[in-house]
Amino acid sequence: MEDIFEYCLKKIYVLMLAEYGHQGWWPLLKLSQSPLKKSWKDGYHPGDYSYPRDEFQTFEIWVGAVLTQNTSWTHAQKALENLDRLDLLLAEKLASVKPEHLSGAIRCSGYFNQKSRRLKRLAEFFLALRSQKPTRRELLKLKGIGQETADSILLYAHHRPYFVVDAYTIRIVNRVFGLDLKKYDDVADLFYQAYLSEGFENRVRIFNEYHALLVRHAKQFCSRSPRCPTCFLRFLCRHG
DNA sequence: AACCAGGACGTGA
DNA sequence: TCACGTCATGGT
Repeated sequence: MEDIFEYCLKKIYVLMLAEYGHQGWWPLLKLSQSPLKKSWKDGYHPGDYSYPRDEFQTFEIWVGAVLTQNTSWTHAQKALENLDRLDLLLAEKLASVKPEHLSGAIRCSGYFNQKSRRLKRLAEFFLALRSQKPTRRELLKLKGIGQETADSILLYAHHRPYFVVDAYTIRIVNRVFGLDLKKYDDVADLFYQAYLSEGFENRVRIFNEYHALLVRHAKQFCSRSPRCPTCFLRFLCRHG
C-alpha cells in the first residue's frame, strides 16, 4: 500500500526545486545586502547549507525568527538592520539594554513592546547556553517562542531536523490534499512521515529547502487568492 | 480603506 | 481541546 502523502509531498518537493531552484535560506543580513541579490526571488546563499558560520550569525537567526513573527520578512529585515546599525545584534548587548531602547529599532516589525521584552530574555538564554545547542523543550519554555519559531531556530540556526510549519505550509497542504488541518503537529507529521527513511543530514537539508520553497510557492501561486490556472502543481492538487 | 504579513499567548466555553 | 481576542506596524 502506497502512502499518498509521502508520494505527493516528495513529488511536490522535486517539482518546486526544479521550478524555483535552491532558495538559500536562512536569509542573513550580510548576504541579503549583496549586489547579486536584486529581489527576494534571487535567493540568499542558494545550495550552500554551511550557514550560520559563526556565533553572530547564529544569534542573528534567533533574533530574526522572533522579529518575523506575523510580519513580512521585509519588515523584520529592516528591524534587524536597525539593530545591527546600533550594534545591538550581539547577545551580550541585547541582554543588557533596556527593552524601551529596543522598541524604537524594531517598531517596524510590529508588536514591538512584546518583542523587545522577549528578545531580551532570548538573548539571556542564548548566553546561558554558552555555545551549546538548545533543545526544543528549552526554547518552548521561553515567552514568545512557539513551535514555529522554535523549529526555525533549531533547523536554520542549528541544523537539527525539525520541519517548520507556518501559515503558508498549512494553506498549501490543506489545498493540495483537500483537508482542513489546523494543528501544527498534524501538518508537521506529514512531512516527518514522508522523509522517515532519510538520514539525519539529508533531512536537515531537505527540511531547510522544503520550507523555503513552500514560502516561495505560497507567494507566487498559492496565495490567499490562488493562481491555480497557471500553477505547475495543479495536476496533483485537489484545489485546482 | 480594509486586509494581510514566514505567530504566540491568554481566556472562556 | 478549541475558537477567539490581543498585541502593532507598514504595504497593497
